Amino acid sequence: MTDPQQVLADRVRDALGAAFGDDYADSDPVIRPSQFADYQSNAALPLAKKLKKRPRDVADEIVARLDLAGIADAPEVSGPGFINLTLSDGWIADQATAVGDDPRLGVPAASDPETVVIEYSSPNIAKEMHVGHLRTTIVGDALARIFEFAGHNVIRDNHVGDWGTPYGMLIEHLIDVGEDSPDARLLRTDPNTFYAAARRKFDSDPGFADRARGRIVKLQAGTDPETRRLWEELVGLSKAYLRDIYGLLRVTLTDDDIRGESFYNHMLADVASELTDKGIAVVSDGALCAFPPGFPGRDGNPLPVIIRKSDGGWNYSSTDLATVKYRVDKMNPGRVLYVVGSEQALHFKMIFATAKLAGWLADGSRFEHAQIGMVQGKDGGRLKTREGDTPKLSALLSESVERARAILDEVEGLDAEAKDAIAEDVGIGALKYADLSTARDSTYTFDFDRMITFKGDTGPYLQYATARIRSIFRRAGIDETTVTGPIVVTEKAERDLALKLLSFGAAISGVIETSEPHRLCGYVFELASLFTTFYEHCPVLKADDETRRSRLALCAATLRVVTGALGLLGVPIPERMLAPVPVPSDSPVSNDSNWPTLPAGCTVVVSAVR
RNA sequence: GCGCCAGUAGCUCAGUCGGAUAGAGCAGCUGCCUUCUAAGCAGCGGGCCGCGGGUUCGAAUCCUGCCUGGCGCGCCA
Repeated sequence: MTDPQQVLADRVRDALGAAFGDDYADSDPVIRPSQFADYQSNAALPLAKKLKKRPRDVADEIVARLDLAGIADAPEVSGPGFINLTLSDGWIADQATAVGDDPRLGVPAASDPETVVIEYSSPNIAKEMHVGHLRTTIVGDALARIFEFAGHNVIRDNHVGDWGTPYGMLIEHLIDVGEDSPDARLLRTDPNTFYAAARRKFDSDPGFADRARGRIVKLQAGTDPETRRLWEELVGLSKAYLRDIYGLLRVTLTDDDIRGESFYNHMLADVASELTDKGIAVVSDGALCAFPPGFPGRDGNPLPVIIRKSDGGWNYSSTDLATVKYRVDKMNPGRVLYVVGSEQALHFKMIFATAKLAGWLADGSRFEHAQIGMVQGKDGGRLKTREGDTPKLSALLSESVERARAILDEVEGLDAEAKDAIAEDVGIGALKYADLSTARDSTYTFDFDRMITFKGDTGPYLQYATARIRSIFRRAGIDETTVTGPIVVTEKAERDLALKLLSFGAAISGVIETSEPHRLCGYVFELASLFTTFYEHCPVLKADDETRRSRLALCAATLRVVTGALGLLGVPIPERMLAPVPVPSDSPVSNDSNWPTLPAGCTVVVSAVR
């Protein structure tokens, strides 16, 4: 156990028990980071009322029983009853040494490992992905990696949309234009244009719309081999596209993780009859519906979960219900995370409520909607597509890499090939970190300039920090993987850095509790910032032998934690980066001019995030 | 109309079941490259935490009313 907050909490809890009896031995020691010490305990203030004593007296009694031998200096009571806790330099140094030498970097493996199903990415594969899919893909992938590292059995689940009305449109349109027509070839070169044409017809031609809906019913019924053949053709193309995008993004999803809506088709009839038999589903306006209590609609009447449409077709509620049942029956999950857009919050609440009525949700299993916030335009409004000018995700990725490459042009000392490789890591890393570092459920303003800047709290800053550490070892001719402690702390910068190394595990468990990867981003940015401060103030290679050894060990431990954290976030890490040559301030050339940008007024659709 | 979420520095955002003087990054201003990578570091300026009530030793945080914005509300996902 290296997390200072935990270690101190245990000690203070012991003191509480010793001072006030067993009733208080498990009360919250309220350890928090402090601006006046390393940590502080705020336990005395709320306890004072219960004990009918003055807060300062309570604090004094806690301090009197508080055994911090070997861990911290003498605690001090200050203010109305805060207990300031300052860790000893020796303890910090020893613990930091242990973190650096530990293959798990001080992160304990879960004591209660469980199966965690993580549904993420889940694009509608009738069309190409867009920026809205980027967030759920990247956040979900980071969660999958982090849960796995924490010792859980992660099942990645890419719940792609391959079974809904859009496929009816595509198949019908494909039949209209002819499989060997030039239009059909668009499916390989420019699928969005093909989709847009089908969509236009669907919206403007009621006859076509009816045929498309009829086509999807035919597909779902499974009675028409020709429909099935065309569908498989289309899905095959989509899967190839997904492989390319996931590869570019360095996302861990594979074909094996795809369990799209079609996967549950064979269960839908049984789900419908089971819900009917249990009296949960009834026919209303021709559709089979469940009405879980607590969800009034516009008119005050209960809102339906439509299980089967009046035309006999199935929809997303049908498949989502079947999916719940399938996961419970086949996977026995302790937890299921739906990394899906927040606009579907009501839908999932109603699905979970219906599943609960059906008795499918075991008491222990937690089904959670890990909401992903909307993507907005700079004007604050919801982004709508204007026909044709939706920037493709692939274009977004290449622009990010191009921007990184443009900055690397300013760098001396690397050949073009090396720059190309680094630009890919930097461009993709910048994009991913930008999506990961803000709270996943906050509304997000799409702004390329901010997303692909390389200053401050960004992916490239963190990558750069690792490159600088590696550079030290390269200069010294030392293999950093062989460096071990002991670490000794003398300077403040060393102490601050070593102390931060100890809470990697706390950052991880914070992500596990909340399914919010941005907490890990915050931690690793703080760690990297403390490293650069140390780097500026504490020479490593020129220090005397003993200090040099300690500082090399501190560098190695930091490198392991930062690269470990970035790995868990899915941010790629180049081995080397060099700084751009500074441009004199009187030069007419600016470092950030002449970059390619999206066409002005370009808008994107995010309505179908799933 | 009802429901959910949000409103924190000029901009983009953090803020760990209520805790001391509200934090970062960007942008602005000052310094720092014959010394391990300046995509960096050190520093400065910048806030009635949407508004009004309430709860209490203590509120950005909890409750309540209002204002503003986003999203959702029967056969799309």
